[in-house]
Formats: sequence, structure tokens, C-alpha cells
Amino acid sequence: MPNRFKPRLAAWPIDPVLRRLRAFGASLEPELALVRAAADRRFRHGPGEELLGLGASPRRPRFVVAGWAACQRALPDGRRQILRFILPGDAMGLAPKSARGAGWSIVAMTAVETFDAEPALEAAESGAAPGLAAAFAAMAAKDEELLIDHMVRLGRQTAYERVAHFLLELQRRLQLVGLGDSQRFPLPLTQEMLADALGLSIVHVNRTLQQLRRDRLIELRSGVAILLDPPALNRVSGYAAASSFRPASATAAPQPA
Amino acid sequence: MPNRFKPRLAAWPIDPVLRRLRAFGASLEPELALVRAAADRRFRHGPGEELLGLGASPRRPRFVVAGWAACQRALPDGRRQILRFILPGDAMGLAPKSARGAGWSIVAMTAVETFDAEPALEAAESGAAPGLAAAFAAMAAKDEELLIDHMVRLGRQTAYERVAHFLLELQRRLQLVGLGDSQRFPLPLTQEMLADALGLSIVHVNRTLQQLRRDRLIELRSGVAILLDPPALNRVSGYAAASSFRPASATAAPQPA
DNA sequence: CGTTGTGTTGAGCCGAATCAACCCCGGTGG
DNA sequence: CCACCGGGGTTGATTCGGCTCAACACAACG
Repeated sequence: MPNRFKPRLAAWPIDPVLRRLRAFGASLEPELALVRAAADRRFRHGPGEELLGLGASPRRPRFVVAGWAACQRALPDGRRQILRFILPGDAMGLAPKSARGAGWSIVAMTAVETFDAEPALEAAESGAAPGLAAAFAAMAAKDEELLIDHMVRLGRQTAYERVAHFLLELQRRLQLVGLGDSQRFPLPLTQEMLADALGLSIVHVNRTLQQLRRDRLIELRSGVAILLDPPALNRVSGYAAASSFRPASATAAPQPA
Repeated sequence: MPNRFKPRLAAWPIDPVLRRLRAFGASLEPELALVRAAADRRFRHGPGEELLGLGASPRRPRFVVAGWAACQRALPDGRRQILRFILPGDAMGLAPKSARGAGWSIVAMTAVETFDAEPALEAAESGAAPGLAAAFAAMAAKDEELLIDHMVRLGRQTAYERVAHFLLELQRRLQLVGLGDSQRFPLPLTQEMLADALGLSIVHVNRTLQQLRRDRLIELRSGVAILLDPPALNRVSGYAAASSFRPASATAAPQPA
């Protein structure tokens, strides 16, 4: 069910995607034109809909322009783990292996709007758009970094730390694509989704959020999150966030002779 | 500190690497010869030594022939999370992005022996060895799959499930490269390493292992693990292991109009 | 022979899960 | 207009899995 009425082309916002590509080094106008070229090939998905699944779709590269999706795995007994959230500006299905038996699927968490990334991907792979290719690679690397951050959260952080660190990550990702500022950003997730992402129970997510509010670190109002004290959040979140790559004053590796 | 004395070439075992490459589709002899060609360019590392780090080494592709390493991130306060174990037959540093600010490093858990993978990698990237290239891609995809398995373990499984599932994974990976059989395999890890991988405390890993022993599911003796009842382990581990890709009878996605 | 690292065990505590209400709010339909 | 309903958020009571602290056993090693 695509577009209902013919819009002026200028009214098809793609902004998040362009911002993200530029942020990752693809700034040449002719290459970005390749992306824009497919901007009117839109897809709309309702919440709960599967965008990239276990079953079908060999590869269907897409850019997300609006709405949130999640890459998740469901366990047979009903439990599920959200592996990562996919925000406006993110791409999905770029890697050839995408969802080939890897046991995960991408599901829309809110209403989601995407458009075709096939032409851009082909140009990148054929060598016609090296800038795009580099940006895609950089974005993939960043994705893996986020995945690892998430693993550390799950394995080695308390609920309080997890939520703090996770909110900081969202703020950074969203600001990069022009949604929200250095403190405020849209957060359309239910506490259940947060719980499934952070490896906690719904109830405990609730209590942890309240604790953060009581500590005057955050504020949540109708789908908008406000980080009242980012430095303090950084402090409690326990380790350097993904973006800042520090040389690690770290614990010297034990080097037994 | 390379080789101490000139060996007969035939005595340089590379078996795990070749087995793994073949298992992932690289079976052409001329291509495998490229791998073998560098088999005498060996590197030895003591336990605790950093093989691929945060600081140095732009890219240094290696095959592991013997010993176990781990890809890990250390938190400033001493906690650490092991992201994945690197076993004989595995490669490291194949991806160009390897360890570029991603905040992880690869550390030897036991004595480790590796050899140069540069020629093989170059042949794969230049298009001279498409079979190798395909195998590398498949191996990377499998690695990501294992990473995701690990995330689900950390986020959504109990200690008992985690350990069971993890032991099954190790058994499969090791049997693939010819170490151990369908029940028995070498397990040179301390309980502390297990704890840091599984997101548990040392003490609790200990108790969980004992529980598994009491339940007659496993046996551990001097660096060797024995899975007494793999089917039962599979059952308790709660979800399909990475290797078997099932269509998922799964929970139908909620599709609100 | 002490030392060090690893495994084992107990006691007690605490973070987080579970169970169970209840509230609020936006539909929706009588 | 109101009664009903369902989804999401909030709260309390209680349970429990896993952590911490602490001690001890054992083997490898210098």
C-alpha cells in the first residue's frame, strides 16, 4: 500500500539518511544523487510487521527514513532478545548474508517508512560510487561496535548502568541524523521493548527509570526523553561510550613470562 | 620469538585451519596451497599476551593453529566481558576494520600458535582465489551468528541454560576442526574465563557446573569436557543452536491493522 | 617449603524476577 | 453519554537466582 496521493518531490524527506551518509564520509553530490534517485520508491510498515525475516526475502536493501525497528531473536518459549534498534537514517539488508539463517529478524516497533537502497548498493558494489561504498563499510563497522557495546551491557552491567548507557547511545545516534539535540530526543519505545533489549523484566525497567528520574538524571514525557545531566549519565554508565575511542588507560595485560 | 629449530615441513600441522576452510567451501587445492605457503611463518604467544590490540597493529591477519584466544573488552573498573573465543582453525584480523577503535582486543587464553594469513587474504581480496574469498565471507557470517547466540545467552538465559548452550557450541566448533568428537573435547579455560564470557561470577559458574555434573549431563576432568547427554543439553539450552537453521515454527508476528 | 593460581564450599545479602493489583487513557460501541 | 475494554505504566509483596565475602583444599612450581 504505497503512496496515497502524488506529493511534490521536494516534500519527500530523506534527511536522516543523507545526514548519516555524510557523517560517514559520503559527501559527494553525484553519489548522493544515486540515493535520492530511489527516494520515491517508498514502503510503509505498521508496528509489529516484519521488515526482513527468517523466511523470505533474499536481500532487500532499504533505508529507514522514519520510525523505529528492531533486530531481534525470539526464543521458542516466548522470551525474546532485541539485538539492536534500527533508527531513521539506518540501512538494513546491505550485507549479502543478511538474515540468512542467522536466526534473527527485523521487526517494526513503530510505524516505519523506508525506501529502496538497491541502486545505491549496486553503485557501491560495482565500484561506481566509492564514497558510498566506504560509507557503507564504516556504517557496518559502527554497527558492530554498537553490538559489542550492547553485549557488554548485557553481560557486565547493572540495570541502572545499562539504562543510562543505552539512553546515551540513543541520544548520540539520533542527534547524528538530526533528531533531537544534545539532551532531548524522541523515544517511542514501550518499557517492554526496553526490557527485551536490555535483558531485564518490564517491572525492573520501570523501577530503574524511576530511579534515574528521582536522581534527576533523566526525564520522560510522552515519547520524549530528556537527559538532564549527560556528564553524570556518562559517569554512571561505567565505560566509554562507543563514539569516543580512547587509548584505554586500561588494566595492563597480565604477561606471564 | 619464532621457530627454535628447523623442522621438516611435513611436521608443521595446519590441520584445523584446512579443515575449517574446507568446511566453509574452500576445497580447491591450488587455493589451499596459498594458505599452506605461509605455514612456516609462525608466531607463538604466551597466555595473557595481546594478539590484536587497541593500540598498535593496523591489520595483521593470522590463522590460529593451536591454543585458545578470546576477543574481549575490559571495563575501567576491572570487569571484563569476553565477546567470543577464538579456537584453532579460526582466523583473526581478516576484516579491514579489525579492532579499529572498536574497543576490544584479542588476548591469548592459553599458549597460542598462529601463522601468517596475509597471502591467503590478499589472494582472496584480489579475486585470485574466489573459493577462499567465499570461505572467508562464510566464516565471517558464522562468527556474527555466534556473536548473536552469545547475546541471547547473556540477555535472556539463566546460568544453567547459558553454560549448557555454550558447551554445545564449543563441542560443535571443535569437532568441526578435528578436535574432540561428538561428546568429548578439550576445554582449557579456567572458571574465571567462563564467568567473564557468560556474564556470571566465578562462584556461580562453579556451582552451575556442579549442578550439570550432578544432573549427569556433563563431566569435567583435567581440561577435558565430556557431554554425557547432548540431547538433554540441547533441551535445557532452550533454543536452537546456531548450526541448525530452522524455519522457526515461531510466534507469529503481531500484525495490527 | 612457601607461594600462587584454581577449584570448592558455606553464609548471607541483594538485585532483579515474579505475581498480582491497580491506574490512566484512548478507543469503541451501545 | 457512558460502559466497556485493552495496552501501557506504576506499585507493593514476595521469591529467587546469582553475587559477595570468606575460608579452605589442592596442585604446580620455584
